Amino acid sequence: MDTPDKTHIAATSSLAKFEDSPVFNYINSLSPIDPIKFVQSDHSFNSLSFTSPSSVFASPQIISHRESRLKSILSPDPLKPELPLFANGNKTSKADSETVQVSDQCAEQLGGLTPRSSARGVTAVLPNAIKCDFGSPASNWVSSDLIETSRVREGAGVPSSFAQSSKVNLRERQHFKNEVNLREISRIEQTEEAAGWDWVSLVSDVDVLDSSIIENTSEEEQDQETVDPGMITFVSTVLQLPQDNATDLENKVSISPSGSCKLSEIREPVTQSGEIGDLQDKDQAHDILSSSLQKKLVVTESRAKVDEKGEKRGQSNSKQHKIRRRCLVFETGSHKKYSSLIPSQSDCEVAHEENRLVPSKSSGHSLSILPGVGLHLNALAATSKNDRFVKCKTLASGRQLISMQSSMSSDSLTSSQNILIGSSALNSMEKVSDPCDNKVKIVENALQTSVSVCGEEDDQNSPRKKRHQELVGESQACKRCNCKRSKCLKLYCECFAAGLYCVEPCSCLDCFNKPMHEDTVLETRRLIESRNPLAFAPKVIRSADSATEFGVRSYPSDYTIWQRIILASRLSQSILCIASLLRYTLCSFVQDETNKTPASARHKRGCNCRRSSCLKKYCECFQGGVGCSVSCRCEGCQNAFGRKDGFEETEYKVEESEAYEKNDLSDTIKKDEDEHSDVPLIRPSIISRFSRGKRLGSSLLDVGPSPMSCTSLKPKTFDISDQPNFQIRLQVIPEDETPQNRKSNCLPTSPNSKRLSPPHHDIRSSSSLSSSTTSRKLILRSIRPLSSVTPLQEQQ
DNA sequence: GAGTTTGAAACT
DNA sequence: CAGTTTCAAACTC
Repeated sequence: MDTPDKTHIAATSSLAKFEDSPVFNYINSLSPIDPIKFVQSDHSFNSLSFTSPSSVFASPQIISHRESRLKSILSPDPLKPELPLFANGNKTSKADSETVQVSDQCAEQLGGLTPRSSARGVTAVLPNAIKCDFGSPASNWVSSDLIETSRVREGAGVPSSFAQSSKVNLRERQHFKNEVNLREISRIEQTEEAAGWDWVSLVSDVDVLDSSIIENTSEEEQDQETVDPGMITFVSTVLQLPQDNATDLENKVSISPSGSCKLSEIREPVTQSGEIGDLQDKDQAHDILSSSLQKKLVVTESRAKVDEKGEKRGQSNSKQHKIRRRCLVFETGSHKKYSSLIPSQSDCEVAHEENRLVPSKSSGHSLSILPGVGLHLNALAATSKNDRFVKCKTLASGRQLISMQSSMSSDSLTSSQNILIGSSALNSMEKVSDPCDNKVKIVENALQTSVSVCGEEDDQNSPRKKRHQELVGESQACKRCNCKRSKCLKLYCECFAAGLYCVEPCSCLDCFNKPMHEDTVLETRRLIESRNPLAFAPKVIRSADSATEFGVRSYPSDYTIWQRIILASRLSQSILCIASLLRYTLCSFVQDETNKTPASARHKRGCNCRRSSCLKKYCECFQGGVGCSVSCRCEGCQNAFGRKDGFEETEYKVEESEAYEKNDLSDTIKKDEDEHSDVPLIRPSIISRFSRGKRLGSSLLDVGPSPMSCTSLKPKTFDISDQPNFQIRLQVIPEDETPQNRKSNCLPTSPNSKRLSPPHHDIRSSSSLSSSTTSRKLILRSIRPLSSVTPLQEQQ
């Protein structure tokens, strides 16, 4: 095989002869074309000739890369770069020729190596030669091609005039550069021997040169050599890493546990350049991340990791890795079909291990990332037969689920709603574990199931505790339904309402609430949400949760109602939320005014109990372990967790009640209240002003036998709100009110309209009513004005 | 386990 | 929006 040099020399020698001829000189003097042009052609030719030896072994990728580089470096106008290049080439012709010779030697030495290695060898030599010559990236590449040109010219003995003029200085510089070249070459050879052609040192040199082009080229080649091709493709294409961000790439590689020594060594130049602190990370990455799967995932996370670089030095490395690993697992799972709804098993396992109750911390990490609790938290139930496992997954990955759910939903409203739900739900979950709050248990929707199973600090006497124990005994069964006709696609179904797929323990018939009917489930859910955006929201929310849900912080207790409304309106983010927001604001105000106890959880909508006295699980408030609130329309509320009016139980005037007679708890309350039968009854009737939409706009007074008073045990109250200082309230207590009498006395009511507005009376009529109603006892009591009520009255 | 009660959800 | 019906859980026996 003819060496390119021979061919090249032969060709160039003929050209040199032609150049020597007088005809050529004459033409040269006449032609507007500068002789450089000849050099240019020569250059091109020689460039090809020069690269041919390496190209024998080099991969096409490298060749094309180099050529493209050369083209990009050279100006589009072939003439412009030629002058400096030509000049430089002449100045350094001798050095270059020597460099090329060495380079050729290297190539020859590499001939026994794999083609790739030889290719690298050529690539490696170039920067060094360049470094000695010009130290600029552009000149690097050009010079390597000009080397051959210079050598040809020398051999031809026809130096250009320009080169002749600087021949003396050139020789001095050449001498120096030759030495440097030799040193560099010897370094390369030493490096080859020491590291088995570890190109790290070369990269280091390049870094010192601050030669971006060479840097990129070298790194790419190194990455291709040391990292598996899929990985580098992954990095470059998927991540679309900026090419100029060489540090990022190197960090990625070094963090990766691909683990080869070369990867670590690759990092060294960068470390030497000033990033010393990451060596520990590298080591730990090797320790923690071992599988190939993790390796690639780590690459995907590397960008975020690099971003964290500034912070991570001050943090616990192990913690970081743990978090990353979890996130990575999320990513892996997200590619599965149900991954959008179902958390990956490993993720759940992690969460399960770390915190069974979705602990604040684990949730805290993800909370910022994936807020939300959404559809079918137990979606994994379809794939897992372990109920217990499902439960914990449900809690652990609710945010992930919701996030995916949101992305799935084209309805932005639904998405945002999910997020809201999730945030509040998470808050609830976190608060369940609050040891300080052992009375109020937020057991709601998915949380309800999970909490009841995974551990609930409930009163030992409470029915819920019994239920909890039962559930635990039943291998911690999940929420189960028994739907017969709803196909588990309505809110009747507890599973569906809780965002859970029905699972094995369910006894439902014709159940569609299964992953196989995912589309149906989603569509149904969307329809329901279209009717009621909060349909899947937690039914029980705490005050803080409410604030979170509505995007409002808890109001300072001394805020007036208007201050709260203004604040809420400022903070509201969507019109949709305004209604709920306003309601929350009002309720929060009322609750603050009427129930100074710590704002415990409240039912979202309130209950509507009539016969259970809110003492049985028919009552959603009671079931949720929360007291009734002003939102409730219940009658005869005796909720052990807190009555609607927020009164102390000891102040409550107990009337005979069928419900009480049937309930032990009621008996207890009755007994307790009988002792206080003489206590005058006071009701902060401000409740009535805000408790219900209707009432809000109705009379300020609740006078006389309202439907409520007729059918419930609650004494009706009416306030003389327009009286100065709002200090006197009247309460009508039916003396002879038995359930029968109550019914006979009450105004017509409908089952759902227990809040039918009573006859509107003004203050005067109220007094007349009081006086005329002989069977009733008016109890007047002077009460201490509520501090923030007065401003309210004034404002209104 | 069957029947009843209850109240939320859905429907009109 | 009110009234009614449907539904399934809770409850009782």
